[in-house]
Amino acid sequence: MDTKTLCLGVISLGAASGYEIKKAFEEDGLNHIYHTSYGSIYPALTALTEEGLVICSEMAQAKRPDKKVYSITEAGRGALLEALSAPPAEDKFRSDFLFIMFFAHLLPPSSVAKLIDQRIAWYEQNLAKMGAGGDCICSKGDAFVHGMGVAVYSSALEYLKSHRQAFLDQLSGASRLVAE
Amino acid sequence: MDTKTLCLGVISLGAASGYEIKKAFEEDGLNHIYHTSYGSIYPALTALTEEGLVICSEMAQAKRPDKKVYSITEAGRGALLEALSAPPAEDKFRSDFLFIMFFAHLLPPSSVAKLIDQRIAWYEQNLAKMGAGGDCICSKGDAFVHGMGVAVYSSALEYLKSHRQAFLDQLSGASRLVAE
DNA sequence: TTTCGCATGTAAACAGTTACATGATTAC
DNA sequence: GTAATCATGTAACTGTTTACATGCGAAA
Repeated sequence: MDTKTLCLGVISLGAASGYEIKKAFEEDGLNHIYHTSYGSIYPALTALTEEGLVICSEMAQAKRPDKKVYSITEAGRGALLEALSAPPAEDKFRSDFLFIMFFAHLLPPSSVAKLIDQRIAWYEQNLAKMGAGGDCICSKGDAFVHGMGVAVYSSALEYLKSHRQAFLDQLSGASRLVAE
Repeated sequence: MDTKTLCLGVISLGAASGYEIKKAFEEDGLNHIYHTSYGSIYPALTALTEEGLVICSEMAQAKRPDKKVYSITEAGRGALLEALSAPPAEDKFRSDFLFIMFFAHLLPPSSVAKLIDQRIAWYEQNLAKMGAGGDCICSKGDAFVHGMGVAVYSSALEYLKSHRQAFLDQLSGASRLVAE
């Protein structure tokens, strides 16, 4: 998915500015499926406007910088539908954490323990946020995707918690007592 | 992690050619944590050689193209350790599938069903491969990372299986006009 | 006989992130 | 007074993918 389609999708749920689109990929339901930066969003919005897929209404705000709010056009809805109908590309995943774990035998066990603990804390924080934080963007897929995210993060967290000690023991080499 | 570090890591487990490194990121234990292409691997190997982090021994092969086998140097091990010791960057995940599901209300439910079924099949195939196929690269982290991959994929698969029908019902319930 | 696997490499095209540039308001 | 939030945008840099270029051997 290119940034243009990502923006088009968000705008299809309601008029939004570049700034708000970025937030949707940081805070709202989209944060664990894609991410973008201003450097790609703003040029994408310009291109979408030129192609007639969105229209921009400038909004002067008192006590705030001007805001450019983009709304989707009929042509835009068509383009979005077309993009969503294409066979999806494979998921792209890259994890420094997992790569480091793969080579954990090269690091001092204390460092490995610290990394795992940080990761456990990260999952706990994220799950808390996902559970509590309102599913604000309103699309039916939102809950489905959100639920899948929670399921996956939970199992990752469980795995780390339950395998942490055994892994660390194994790395320390010696056959100390293994908790059963 | 840049491609140089990825290559260095693989080579640290045993001498390898560019071709073999690529395979490690496709088939072996690394396939679900990072990926690379020849276009980034070969230049990285050249750079690593110039920096003295690996050494290259050319191997003429009968009935096969020549092979360049790279081995890690002491300096290379140092550089790898340093790279692994840096605080890991956040995981980068991007999923066309999840993005499309987020906007599932725009598509005919039959298309959504097909996508979910394909995804279920994909997880099943991958899990079968991961369960059966030997974890051939031998590092202690291998089993740990592999196990986490299996846990996460399994929960994703379970989620899709158990929520598929309810999601589809929900979609066709409210958007009958879209579905012909 | 066509495709697949082995095997290396380059160049151009494309995409994405980071840093820069600007600046007001509000909350601590 | 300092940081955070709001708000837009460009340019340089970095990194990745794709296509190209080459070519043999083995299996289907």
